[in-house]
Amino acid sequence: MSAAQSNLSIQDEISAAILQVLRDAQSQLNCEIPTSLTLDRPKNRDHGDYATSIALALAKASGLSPRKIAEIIEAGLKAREDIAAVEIAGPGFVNITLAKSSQGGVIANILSAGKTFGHGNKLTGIAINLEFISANPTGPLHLGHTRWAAVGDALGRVLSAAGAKVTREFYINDRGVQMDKFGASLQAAALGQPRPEDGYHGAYIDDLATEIVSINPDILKLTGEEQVFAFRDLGYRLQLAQQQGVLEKFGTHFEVWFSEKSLYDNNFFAHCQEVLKAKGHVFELDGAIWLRTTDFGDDKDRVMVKSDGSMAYFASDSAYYISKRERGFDICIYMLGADHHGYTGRLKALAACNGDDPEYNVDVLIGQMVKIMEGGEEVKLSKRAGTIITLEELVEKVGVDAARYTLIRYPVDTPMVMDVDILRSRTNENPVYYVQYAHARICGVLRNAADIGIKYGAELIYPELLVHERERELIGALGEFPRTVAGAAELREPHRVARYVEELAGVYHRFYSDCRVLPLGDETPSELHSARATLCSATAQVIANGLELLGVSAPEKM
RNA sequence: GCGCCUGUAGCUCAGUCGGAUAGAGCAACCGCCUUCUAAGCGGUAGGCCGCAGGUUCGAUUCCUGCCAGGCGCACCA
Repeated sequence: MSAAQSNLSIQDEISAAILQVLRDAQSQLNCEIPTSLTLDRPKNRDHGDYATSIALALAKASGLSPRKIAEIIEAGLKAREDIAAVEIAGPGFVNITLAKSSQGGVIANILSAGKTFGHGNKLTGIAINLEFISANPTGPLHLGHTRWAAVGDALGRVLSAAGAKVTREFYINDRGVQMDKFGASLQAAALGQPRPEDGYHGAYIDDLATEIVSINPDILKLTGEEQVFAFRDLGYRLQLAQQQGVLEKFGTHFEVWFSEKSLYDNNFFAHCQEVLKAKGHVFELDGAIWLRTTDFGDDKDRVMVKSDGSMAYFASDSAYYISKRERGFDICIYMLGADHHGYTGRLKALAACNGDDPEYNVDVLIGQMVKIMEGGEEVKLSKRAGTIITLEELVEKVGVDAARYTLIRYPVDTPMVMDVDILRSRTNENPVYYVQYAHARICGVLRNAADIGIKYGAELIYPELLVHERERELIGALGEFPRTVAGAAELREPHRVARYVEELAGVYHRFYSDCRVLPLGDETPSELHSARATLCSATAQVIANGLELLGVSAPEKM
C-alpha cells in the first residue's frame, strides 16, 4: 500500500513499523515500549534519510546494549520494500535510507492533497478561542498590536490546519476610565481647550475630533457630561471602525469582536459571580468581593467588585472567561504583551476556580517588545505622546507581505528589532522575497514547460529517475511539511512554518542551480524532464501552502 | 525583595520530547549569468552556545546557583 493510499506519510509509516518491531520484541526488551517516536532527518546525509535514537533511549531500561536493540530494529525492518537500507551507526543510531520508488509517495500526496497538503487532525474536534490584539478603541493600532495581528492570525491558520475549530476574537475594552479620558480628550480638542493631563495627546485626536464635529455638528450644542459622552461614543465607533478596516487590509480577520461592556448586559456578570461562588472561591472582605485565586497558585487574591461597588478590571476578565467557556470553547488562548505577563497566574487560577484544568483550558502566550529602526536609529514609541508607528504606517513603509512575514518569523517570546530600511530593500536580506522568489521562479519554469509541451503531473512522477542528491534533498524537505505544521500548532509557534518555508526555498534554489528542469536547446524531451517539472509543481504547492498559513502572498511572477 | 522572558558567529537571529561535525541571512574575501527568473548558486573565514556546578552513555537543550539585559508585581485599566 502506498503512502498516498494509506494517507500516512512515509515517516509515520516507518515510525509505526519500528514501534511494532519493538512491541514484537517485548519479551527480549523487557521494558516499557514508548507509544510514539519521531524520526529525525539527519543533518549529515551519510546518515540516511531518517534516523532514530530510540535504541539508545531504551538501552538502560531494557538492560540490553543499544547496538543489540538497534539490531532488533534492523532485522524487523529489513523486509520492507520502501526501505533500501538500514544501518546501525555510532553507539546505536538506526539510520534508514528510503527506496527510491517510495520517495514518490510524498509527491503523489502533495499533488492529490493540493491546498490541503500539510493539514492534519491533531486538534480535530477541539474548539479554540484565540484572543489577540484586544486594543483599547481609543487610538490607532501600533507596532505591538501589529506583531499580534500577524502572529495571531497565522496561529489561527496553523491551528485550523491542524484540525481545530478556531474563533479569532478581539476583545474591545469599551468601558472604564480609559474611554472617559478618550471622550474628554476629544471634547477638549474640538473646543480648542488644553487636553487633560492624563488624556490622549496624539495628533490623531485632533483629526478624530474634527471628523466627529463634521458628522454631528450639533454635538457642540451639548454641555457638560452629555457632551463628553457624545464625543466618547462617536469617537469610539469611528476609532473601532478604523481599527477594523486596517486589520482587514492587513489580512487579519476576526470572527468575533467582543465588547467588554456587553459582559454587564442582562446580568451576565451577576451570573458569572454566581457560577464562581457556587464553586466556592468567592468571598467578601472590607466591603469588596474577591476571587480567592491564591487557592490555585496566584500570588494574591483578586478583587472583582470594589468596595465602592464599581467593577475592577478583573471582574471583566472573569466574566469574559466564563463567557468563552459557556460558548463552548475548549481552549482559550490569550496573546498578551510582555507588560501583561503578570496576568498568566491569575488567568490560570481563574480557570481553576471555575473547575477547569488551567494547563489545558488556558494557554497564555506572552509577546515581547518590538523595536523599530529607521535610518540607524530607534524610533521611540509612545502612544500618549503620539509619536507612534502604527500598523498602517508600517504597511505603508514595507507592505503587508514583508510586515507580516517579518513579524511572524521570530518566536514571540524574544524581543525583536525591525529594520525598516532592510524591509524596504528587495534583496535576500529580506527573507520574504527569498521565499516568494522561489515560488515565482517555479511558476516561471512551469509556464515555460507548458509552452514547450513538457507534461507534468501526478501520473508523471517517475521517482526512480529522481536520483540526484538535490532531488533527494528536495523530496525529503517536502515530506517534512505536515510535521512542521503539526508542531507549529501544538507548540503555538507559527514561526516554525516561516523557517520551514525558508529552508524549503533554499533547498529548491540549490536544486534549481544543479538540476536542469527543462530541455536545453534542441535536447529531446524525456521522462526526466517531466519528473523534475512534476517535482517543481509539488514544491510550488508546498511553498504556497506554507505562505498561505502565514497570510503572505505567493506571487506567480516577480 | 518576588515573578516572567532573554543571553548562540562582528550584526540580526534559528535550533519541539536531550543525540552524530551547533545553523541561516547580513557584513568580509574568492568564484558562477550566450539557453528554465543572478531577488539565485558555490566556496573561504568567523563559536569557552553568558559563567559555575549537577543529572546522563551523551547537555546549546533538563535541574540548581550566579552574572547581565528587558518587563512586571494596585480595591489602575
